[in-house]
Amino acid sequence: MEDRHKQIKSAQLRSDILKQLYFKKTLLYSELSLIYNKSIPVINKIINQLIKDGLVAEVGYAASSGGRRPQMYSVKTNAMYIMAIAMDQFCTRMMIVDMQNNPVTNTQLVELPLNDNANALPQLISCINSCIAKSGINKTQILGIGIGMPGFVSVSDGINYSYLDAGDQKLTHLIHKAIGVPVYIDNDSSLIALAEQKFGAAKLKDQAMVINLGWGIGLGMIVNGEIFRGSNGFAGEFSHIPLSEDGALCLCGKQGCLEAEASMLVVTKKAIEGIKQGKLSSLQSFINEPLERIATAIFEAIAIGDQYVIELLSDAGYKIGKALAILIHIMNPQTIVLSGRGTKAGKIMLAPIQQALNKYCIPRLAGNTELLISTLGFDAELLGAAALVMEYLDDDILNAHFKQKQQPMDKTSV
Amino acid sequence: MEDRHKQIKSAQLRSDILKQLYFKKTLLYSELSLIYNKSIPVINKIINQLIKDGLVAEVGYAASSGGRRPQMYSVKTNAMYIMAIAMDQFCTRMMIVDMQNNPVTNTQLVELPLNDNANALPQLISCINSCIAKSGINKTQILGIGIGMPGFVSVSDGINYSYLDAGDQKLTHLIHKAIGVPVYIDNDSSLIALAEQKFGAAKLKDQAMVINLGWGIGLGMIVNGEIFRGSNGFAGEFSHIPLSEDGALCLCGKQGCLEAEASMLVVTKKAIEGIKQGKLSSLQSFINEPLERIATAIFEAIAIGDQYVIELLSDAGYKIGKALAILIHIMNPQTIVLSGRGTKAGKIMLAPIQQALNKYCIPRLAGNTELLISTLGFDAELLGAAALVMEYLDDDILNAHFKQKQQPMDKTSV
DNA sequence: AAATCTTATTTAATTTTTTTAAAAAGTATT
DNA sequence: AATACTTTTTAAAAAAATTAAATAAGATTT
Repeated sequence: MEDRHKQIKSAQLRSDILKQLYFKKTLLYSELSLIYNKSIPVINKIINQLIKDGLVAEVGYAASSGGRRPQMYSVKTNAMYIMAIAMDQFCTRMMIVDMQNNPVTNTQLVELPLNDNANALPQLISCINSCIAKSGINKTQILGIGIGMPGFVSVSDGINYSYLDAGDQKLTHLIHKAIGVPVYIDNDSSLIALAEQKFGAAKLKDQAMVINLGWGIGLGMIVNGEIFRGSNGFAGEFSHIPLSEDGALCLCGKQGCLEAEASMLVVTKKAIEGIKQGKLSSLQSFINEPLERIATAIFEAIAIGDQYVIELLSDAGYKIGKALAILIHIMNPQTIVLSGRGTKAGKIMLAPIQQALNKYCIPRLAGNTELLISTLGFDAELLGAAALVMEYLDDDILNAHFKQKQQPMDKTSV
Repeated sequence: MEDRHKQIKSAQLRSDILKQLYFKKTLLYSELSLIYNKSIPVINKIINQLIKDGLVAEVGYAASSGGRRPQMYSVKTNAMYIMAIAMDQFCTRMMIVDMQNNPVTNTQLVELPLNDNANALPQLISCINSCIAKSGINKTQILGIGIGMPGFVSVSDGINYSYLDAGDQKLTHLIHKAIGVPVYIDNDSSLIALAEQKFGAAKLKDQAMVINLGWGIGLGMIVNGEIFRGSNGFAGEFSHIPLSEDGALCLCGKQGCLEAEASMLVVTKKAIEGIKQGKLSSLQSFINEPLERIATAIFEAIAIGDQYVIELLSDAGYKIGKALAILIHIMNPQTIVLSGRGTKAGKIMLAPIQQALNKYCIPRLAGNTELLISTLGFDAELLGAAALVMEYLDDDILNAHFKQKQQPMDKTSV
């Protein structure tokens, strides 16, 4: 039971206001005053302190309806930097962003298979190091490294139970020690959900389910305005719910999992098989290429309206829709967002998903849930990884970087 | 997004401390100080005020490991009363309890079918009135009426969209006006979950799923230590998730709903049918009785180990287990509690449910979830209804009943 | 049983925090 | 340019909470 009633003291509002500015881009005194239920002078004091520390800047004036125009405040772009990393089963992307989420490096793409790869962790570490080196940014200027990864990730423990085994250490600690910058990890789908909630299609939504259409089918849950992780951090294991009694065999060992029936990986494999058996498709020339290429080819096929690919995706969509019907019955979300690298495929799936919802959902529930397409697409996970670092920001971390200048004593003697 | 950061001022702690005392039975200064992060003098002040108002009493001393023994405090038993009402499709139970949940009336049982019964609402109101009259308690002494009912209930709107149509008024307002006492309604399964969380098997659990084994199969969700209701108040519609493609036809019009395969109602009907076709069972002599009697007979059959009944329940249990596997994958709960009037049947179902979980759940998830039997049983909904009233208690309501005595002014002139 | 040690509660004083009020600064309208 | 209005800053006042000290009362030791 959540019994501990914490009281936010304004002295501990510094980091919170900074977060607020990061997520909302720009804010006024009056808005901050409303958000925190504090009087303007209290906000004024903190903002002035943040400006003195070089963290926040005035960025012009907002409109006024007659009267002095209010100052807008933002985090200073180059006050600090964040490293964002998005991993999937085969590939890892990373970049460094400033305090307004502008990339300050290119997105580095590394082939880094996670499965049965004892070398994955050292490889990841060396990539991070070289990316930072190339950027020319001092490590002390980096607030943290946020990493999204597939698998059973416990955020609170800093451990991934599926990949990147760190022995008896915490994965976060190990990388932190190796790089010298704090590390935060999370499940890829949760980060996509975080990104959609903060910057994307689920913005300002309190109850949203974000489907990560990647090689698998992930689920990131926004519950009561926050990422929901369940009691062990494993909530949202959507892809392995038992859907059909005698379905395809899944990698997890069970039968009839959603993932085994409708994931991008399965669609891709079906496409290859179908083409080999004579189906006509624009994919034909790609069937011997690596998966990563085929995925791109599928998106291109969608763009030109390839009938066979659309047929396969529709079929997958209908199955996802049936699973979403279950999800809606349990969670009664306001919004479902189709996101992740497969966002483009999601557009094709919208209709069959809606069809399945109509069939399998009680109308009162289906009617109350909107089905949206990500506005962030493939970038969602990276944005989420950056947001993760900011989510964890607190006054201790902030003070470690920006010591509040000691006020000169008024009393002449101690 | 939950942005409003509320600060608890000690002046507004009165009702909260009273709630705390109601739910925890008895507390010490030191415990309250920890719960609210307030110093002892602050707690001391509020408790003294509550004692002066006649709401709280000292109830002896706790043990000490050397030193003065601390005072224990409780809500005064007869400070106020709560009316608790539990409705199901066919029957309604009601009672009045004091501030320590002791019944001060017998449990009144009324036959009150909800389906196609335009008279249900007036009937309910007259029952409530006569129950209060019989109790001899003054209406001003009743803090509120908590009602659990099946159907699509919106707690925040005070409306039941399935039964007890109140026209263009809110159901809660209508009853409030008719009786003259504030009314709070909730879904039956949510109230059972509330009861289990506050007083039962899910006590102190932050993530718990409570299955309401009634005539249907309900779900009350405890998420992050609080009852979860989703965006429209309809979360936990567990009984109508699509389980099998070609299952039995459900009352909701769809096929293969969990409820249509495994609810008590279905088990009962199957039992009647089976016996008619020659199955041997202790139920034989009951098959022409009303449902309410048959339910009792089934519980008796369980007690004497009736093989046919146990077989039917095992079968239902396995199906419930499969549905629970889905729930565990999505929510990753710490605890699942089988509760409601069918708690006794739940005991028989434990084994087949666990079996289904082992088959359909990823081991890491199933292994982290404990499966428990309610400790409250048939009383859960009534207890939850009472708890609901207390959950809604705030300083405004409290002050309406117990005006804080005006402190005599120190200044002689204004 | 007296002395000593612990722990609890109450009271008073101090400190911290927050708000209110007033002044100053800046815009828009007339 | 004068007026009306809004925002920001500063200063003063009020409110709230904590600390510290004093008192109370039970437990332990001698």
